[in-house]
Amino acid sequence: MATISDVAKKANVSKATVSRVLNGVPVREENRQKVLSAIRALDYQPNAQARSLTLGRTDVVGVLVPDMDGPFYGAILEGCQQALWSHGLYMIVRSTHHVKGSEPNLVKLLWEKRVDGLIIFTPREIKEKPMQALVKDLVTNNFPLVVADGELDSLSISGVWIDNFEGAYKATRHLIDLNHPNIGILLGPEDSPESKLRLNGYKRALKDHHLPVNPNLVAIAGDYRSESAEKVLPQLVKAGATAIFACSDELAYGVMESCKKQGIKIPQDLSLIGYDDVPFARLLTPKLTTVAQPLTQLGQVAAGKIARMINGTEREITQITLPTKLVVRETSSVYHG
Amino acid sequence: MATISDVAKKANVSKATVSRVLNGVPVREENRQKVLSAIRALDYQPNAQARSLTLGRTDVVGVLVPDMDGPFYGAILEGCQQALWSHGLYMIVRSTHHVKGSEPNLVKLLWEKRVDGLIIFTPREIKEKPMQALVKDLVTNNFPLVVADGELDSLSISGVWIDNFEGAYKATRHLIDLNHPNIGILLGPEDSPESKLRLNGYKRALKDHHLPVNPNLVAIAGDYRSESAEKVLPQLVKAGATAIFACSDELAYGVMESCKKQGIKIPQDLSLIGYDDVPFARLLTPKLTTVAQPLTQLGQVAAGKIARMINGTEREITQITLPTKLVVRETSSVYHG
DNA sequence: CAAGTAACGGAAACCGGTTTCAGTAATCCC
DNA sequence: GGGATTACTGAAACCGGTTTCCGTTACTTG
Repeated sequence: MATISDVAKKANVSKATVSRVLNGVPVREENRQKVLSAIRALDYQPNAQARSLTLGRTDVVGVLVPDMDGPFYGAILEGCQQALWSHGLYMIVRSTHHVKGSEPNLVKLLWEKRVDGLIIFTPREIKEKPMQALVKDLVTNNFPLVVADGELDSLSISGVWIDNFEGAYKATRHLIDLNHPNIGILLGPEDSPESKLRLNGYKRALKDHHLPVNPNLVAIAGDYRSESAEKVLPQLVKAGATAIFACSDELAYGVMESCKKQGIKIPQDLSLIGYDDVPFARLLTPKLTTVAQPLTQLGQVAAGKIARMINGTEREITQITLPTKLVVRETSSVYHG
Repeated sequence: MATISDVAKKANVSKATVSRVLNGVPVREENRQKVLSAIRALDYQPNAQARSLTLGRTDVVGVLVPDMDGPFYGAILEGCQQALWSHGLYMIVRSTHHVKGSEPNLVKLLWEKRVDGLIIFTPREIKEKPMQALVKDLVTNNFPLVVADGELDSLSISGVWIDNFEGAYKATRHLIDLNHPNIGILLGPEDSPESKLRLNGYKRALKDHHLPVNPNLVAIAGDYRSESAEKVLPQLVKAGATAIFACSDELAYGVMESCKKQGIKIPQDLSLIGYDDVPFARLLTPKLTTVAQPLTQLGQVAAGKIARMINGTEREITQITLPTKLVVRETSSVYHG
């Protein structure tokens, strides 16, 4: 493996001149050519590590995600990677694999690897002591840090989110627009951040349209599995739901299956909206109306932000919320008294 | 940010001694303690770049995938990341985004980043000139390289695959065991490597059990979308198929939908097997029998291999094929004359 | 107690780049 | 033709670690 000194020797110039040629600093044309041909002859590649050492940057961004095998973070990482590369940045990825207590360790490891910046997706422990301390440290050293899809509270960190409130609001309002009098919501985990926000969006939509909030129409599945939906569906049916907003496509699917068994026709007897717009949502019969989350865009925006923080274009701390998109398909229709 | 010299000064020892403490080289206990407390006091983190420079390694592995947002590579990368980390290695990921001609560039970029090794998943251009030359270069320099899910032909590279032949064979034999006389196969893209292997597996299973191969029972959807399945299903029905092995779950889903419309009952009138075992396969009604690919394991095995190549434990070039798992659910049942 | 040996630790070289600084050569202008 | 200005270039310092090499000290041992 040739080094810059080899090139210099072969071209009969100093290392400095080679370096200048490499970095586009003006050099006498004759020398430039000598250097370039030496580079070609030796198949020289500059050593990125040596470069990092002097320049004090690695052109690598650390990315922490809870998992990569689920339906979400693949798309997010794809967006990240694209946007980072458009700024000449590489991406080191680590997943916590949902292991409790691993977040601070992984953040520390990435940071020790001297990444130029760090994106943390969906931190679950950002409110806990060790993570708090660590994050505060990074922020005071004004190290480029972006948190995506996390609860920041009073922390002054740059953040990006997909708007859960707005997603739920849109879904609910769509059902209101279709004249539904009794709109139920089927939540996943009881007190996850997104559940709270979606519940608020749902309630707000009802209030804004002067509809009552009926506690019996608020059901909690506890998780996002279709089986859980089947368990709590009776509650909503008993409460007279004419439409249901399920907080994941899988929950919605559970509702569809359960309804099929009980002879409830969708959308004739019951309108249904899912959340996420996973690939199979458009495959179901009837095709599922759902709220699409801009996952790839989330990754892109977070990555773009960190890139600008790294190159110094963006100095203020900002927080961005991305809108969802309601994808109307076949499971939602007008309510006829 | 404190450096090793700062620590040395504070502890009243030389840089060398600090380095020794850091790397576990024996040092007088008294000095060890002085160094350790200096490290703590200054919150010292060794500079990974400087370390890489002298040591000549980065502890980073480059990983190239075609995409991350599809249903496969997320799980694969998760496996990769786990296995790499268990060897203290980090992972830089790049996706080609299926862009034609990008593979050699991306490999070169990763390699210039001085990664310690490279895993290429599903290379599509490995047989083309630029990629060939590049790969040959890497191999002759015996740079740690693992290709996963790619066609190696005569290239002597370490490789890992999921056994497409065996997966198709298993699926077909399962249907044979269920007494099906007319087993059809529904292929995706006409001449993709995996299609060829699966078709071979299918044919071999039939031959091994003394059943004829009927060309009319071999249908080509052209891609893996459910709509395509619906288009070619009539061909298989007309040819008298009593069972169909579809080469993706989405194709299988298309078959299910189409059959529903035509009043063909699954599994009573027609048995069906999918491929991939995507999450919604177990949600369908009836639940889809399918061939599960060990994606996470593929990532783990490839990563384990590269890790051993890097630390010198594994010197020979080896090729590993991973078996699939037939997941029998409800869409396949015994054929009754 | 002197000589030999083992255990430590510091100075300096090195990894492969970038950048400063000063010197040289070329150009300009009168 | 000579002095001032400008354009390049090379030597050397530097980034922050690791490692070699050698001198010092402490410990054995006869």
